[in-house]
Amino acid sequence: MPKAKISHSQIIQASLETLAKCQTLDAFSMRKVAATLPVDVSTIYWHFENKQALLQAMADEIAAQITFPDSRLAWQQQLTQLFNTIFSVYVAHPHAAELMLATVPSSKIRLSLMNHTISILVTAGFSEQQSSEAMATINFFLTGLVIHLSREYQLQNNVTNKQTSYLQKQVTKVPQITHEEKLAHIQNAIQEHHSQSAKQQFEVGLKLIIKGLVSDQSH
Amino acid sequence: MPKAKISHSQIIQASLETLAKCQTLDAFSMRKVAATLPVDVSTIYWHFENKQALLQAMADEIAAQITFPDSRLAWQQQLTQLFNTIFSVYVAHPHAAELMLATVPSSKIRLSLMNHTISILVTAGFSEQQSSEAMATINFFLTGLVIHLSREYQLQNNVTNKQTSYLQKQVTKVPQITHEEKLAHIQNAIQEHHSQSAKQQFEVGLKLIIKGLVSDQSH
DNA sequence: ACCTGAACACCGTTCAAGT
DNA sequence: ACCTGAACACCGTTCAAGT
Repeated sequence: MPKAKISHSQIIQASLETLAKCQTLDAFSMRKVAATLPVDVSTIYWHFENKQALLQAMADEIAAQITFPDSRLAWQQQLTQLFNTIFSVYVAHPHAAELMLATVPSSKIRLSLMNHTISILVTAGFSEQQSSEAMATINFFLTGLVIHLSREYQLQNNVTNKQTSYLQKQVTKVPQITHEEKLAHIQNAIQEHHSQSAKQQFEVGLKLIIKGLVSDQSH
Repeated sequence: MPKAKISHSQIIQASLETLAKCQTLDAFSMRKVAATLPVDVSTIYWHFENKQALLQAMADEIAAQITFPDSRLAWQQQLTQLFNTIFSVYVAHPHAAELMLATVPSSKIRLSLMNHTISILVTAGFSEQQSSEAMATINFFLTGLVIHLSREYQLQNNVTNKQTSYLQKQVTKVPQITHEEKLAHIQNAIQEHHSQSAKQQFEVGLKLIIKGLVSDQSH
């Protein structure tokens, strides 16, 4: 039994580092991962069935960093703490939200996390149905927001990359058209957007959904 | 001035038809579009700067089908009507939600739509900030939900395609692991999920967010 | 058991050259 | 003004062959 040149987890680590250097999830490739390792691309296919399998493993690795909230807190605070953790884990790993969206939550780790989120709400007195729907709503919102944020960041810290320069041109068009068409609300939104941190934006959205839940509870 | 073989809009139409036949947005390619047209791939690059530009045009074409709600209705009903329309337009066009996410809302049509959504809330008495945040929250939720739905549909109506078969295997894992790990809430969620239509799921989530807004308003 | 190299069927994009 | 063909630099994936 000869010693393996690389392990399962070494590939995952290299993959996450490679992804971090990519401008988009699309730009992430098996060949780029292999280039950072002392093996050929084809070797990765001995360790992982295909690219999707590697993506699933990467998503699980990231999800593993999410810790459960303190169960002694009130449900609102438990939810806030949990999603704050998820938020910071997603922000710490470039394209983490895209990865979660591109991937099926079929692992023990991800399903347990979802189950725990629902259980916080059920323990608070919500029905199973309400709880799972609220979990999905918050998840979709969070994922959408983080993807949006990472795009913005990407476009601002752009090194005049050929691929993203067209997208940058599109972003420049926004205030221009907004002005031409006199879309006053969008103008306001752009202003406020700049005066608020990503974390604040997230918190406001989360509070909105929690308020909806509270309102349901009191009826 | 020789007559053009194809027009701008013919390419967009062909693109939307091509996209409809693709299992994923990833599978959509310039070469596949060209294959359905009497021109070479390279010709598309005379009409569109690049693939991203074509995607933007496709997104705008879809967005153009979204009609504004009746302004005589109460704000809650206006929102519900508007997002119901968006929901059905997204569902009618395969991968529409992915397209919106992959694309910058930089066109007059998309920015006007966003502006109008905010204006409904501002007219109802919400602050500019609250209104634009609520708009973003609902948008993220809707996009996330529709993407989720189209994946599910895609996996169910799968013709044992090589590419999606791995994903299907992942989906099969979900109830299995859920059972092994005794994740009772996820089990419940799966059950309820099947008993509810996509539209119902969407409506429940939207109502939750609207309730959060109402609760804000009354304070 | 683990790895390589070459091959296959795809991509997006460019550009000289045609009409 | 509009289109073509060939080329370039990429992809994911497979598989006989090596150790």
